[in-house]
Amino acid sequence: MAVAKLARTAPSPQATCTPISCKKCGVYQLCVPLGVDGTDLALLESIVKRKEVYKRGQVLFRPGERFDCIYALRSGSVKTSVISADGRVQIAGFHVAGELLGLSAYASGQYSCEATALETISVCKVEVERLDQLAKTMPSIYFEMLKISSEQIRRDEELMLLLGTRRAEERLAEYLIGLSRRFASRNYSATQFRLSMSRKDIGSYLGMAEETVSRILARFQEDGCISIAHREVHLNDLDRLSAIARNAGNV
Amino acid sequence: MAVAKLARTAPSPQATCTPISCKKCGVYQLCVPLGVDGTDLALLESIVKRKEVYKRGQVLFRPGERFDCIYALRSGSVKTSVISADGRVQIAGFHVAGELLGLSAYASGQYSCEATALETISVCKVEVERLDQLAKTMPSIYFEMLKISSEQIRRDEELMLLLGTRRAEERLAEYLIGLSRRFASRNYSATQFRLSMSRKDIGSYLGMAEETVSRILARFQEDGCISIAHREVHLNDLDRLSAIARNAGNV
DNA sequence: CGACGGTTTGAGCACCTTCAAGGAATGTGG
DNA sequence: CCACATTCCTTGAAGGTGCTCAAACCGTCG
Repeated sequence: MAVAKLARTAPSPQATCTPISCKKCGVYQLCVPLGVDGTDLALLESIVKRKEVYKRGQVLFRPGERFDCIYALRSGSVKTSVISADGRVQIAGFHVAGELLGLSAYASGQYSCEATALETISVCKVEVERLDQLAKTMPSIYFEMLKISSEQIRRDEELMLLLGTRRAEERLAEYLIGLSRRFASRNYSATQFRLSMSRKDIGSYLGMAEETVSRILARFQEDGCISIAHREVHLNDLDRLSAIARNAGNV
Repeated sequence: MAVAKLARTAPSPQATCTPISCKKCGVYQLCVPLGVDGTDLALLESIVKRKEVYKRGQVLFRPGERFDCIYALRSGSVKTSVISADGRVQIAGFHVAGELLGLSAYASGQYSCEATALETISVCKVEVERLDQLAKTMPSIYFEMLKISSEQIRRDEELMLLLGTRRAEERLAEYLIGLSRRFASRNYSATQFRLSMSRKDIGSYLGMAEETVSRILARFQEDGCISIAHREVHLNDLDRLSAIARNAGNV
């Protein structure tokens, strides 16, 4: 498989890579299961615009804008947020390299949420129009996107469970564990990483005030299960964190 | 279009109707945009199992079960819930006639949530395997399902916004308004309807205790903006409810 | 260096939960 | 059809979690 070969030539996170070949790019997630061969590969590359870079705070898309591109995140992290009529903000998701953004716009043709870079990021933009055209000859593209969407729904269900049934302390413990798993699955350290979100964003994501985030992180540190300075976290005791998340006060 | 014609022959909610033709059935939502003609129609009917009936409290599918069918709800209502490891339950959604259930299982091949009938319901079961086969000759099926999924994601984002940023009173007002809109869009009364969920389920859906639901509903009634007896609700003042949902105490 | 955003910490209080108990409605079995 | 069991709903009282407001600290960036 051409793609696999290409992937092998550029597997490291830092290396430059074509949109299709890079394992850390969401387009890979979309294309590899299709079993693309040499010809198709050229096709696929034709729909992927050259990568773009956004700086911290820049917005990829806003609610109401015409849905013209799907964004495949190659590096860095992005938050997506929904905003109510009266201006309250809920962070709906937090995305890292290898994930696709903008899919929820398919139904209405407009983006429903806002996507903001949390640090300098690099994305591949995939034009929906050309993707739709391509899908005529390669229908399985929609199937792969359907699977990705369905995965998103599953994650959303999890977040709802978190927001609806857990106390602040449990939510935050769960959040840290989730980050840990996510980093681990991408071959980064599971116990030491950098929070790219501010306390305020974490609070918004988890449905609590930023002060509460601060206080609970401090409490975790007193307990010894984490060490935290600025945005650098070290998880000292994952079991204990899990126990807290499960509301089992002591291990 | 054959489908449209069929639909016209059986438009009333009470009339018996084929799975494909019935406007109140989710399969319709899936098939009509495909522009199915006579031949395709036969194809489509071939994948839809004869309707099944579930009674109140019966479970359509559970987390972990093999994903073999998509359920199109023809009548009645269904709740979907997710359950955490320690047994806490979050109602993730509430579905009425015309909606599809089970799509979030596509990614993993297993259902991720539990679907329970809230009253006697009638569903069409669509076998995934046969749907996948059919999609080979009619690829747009996946596109339509992708759109439906993306709509689901949008709704989930809304619920997260509700759970994360609103106070109990606002959430409940929003919930009633949402129900009202949903009924209105299906040509039922927008101001008078029956709650098919228990107070407990509503509470779980909105992330609050059932007692809180009771108390706030009573407060709404005192204020005069709703009348409620048992599960029969009448919305007397939708504007006022909207104002409450927006945290604008007085109209 | 000064300004600014992000973070921490404190105090008081509001909202909502928990626990408890009684009443209404629904369903079940005799 | 009635008696009983069960679930659902309501209401009260007490207490805690987490919010708001406020102020100070820190790190970063121009």
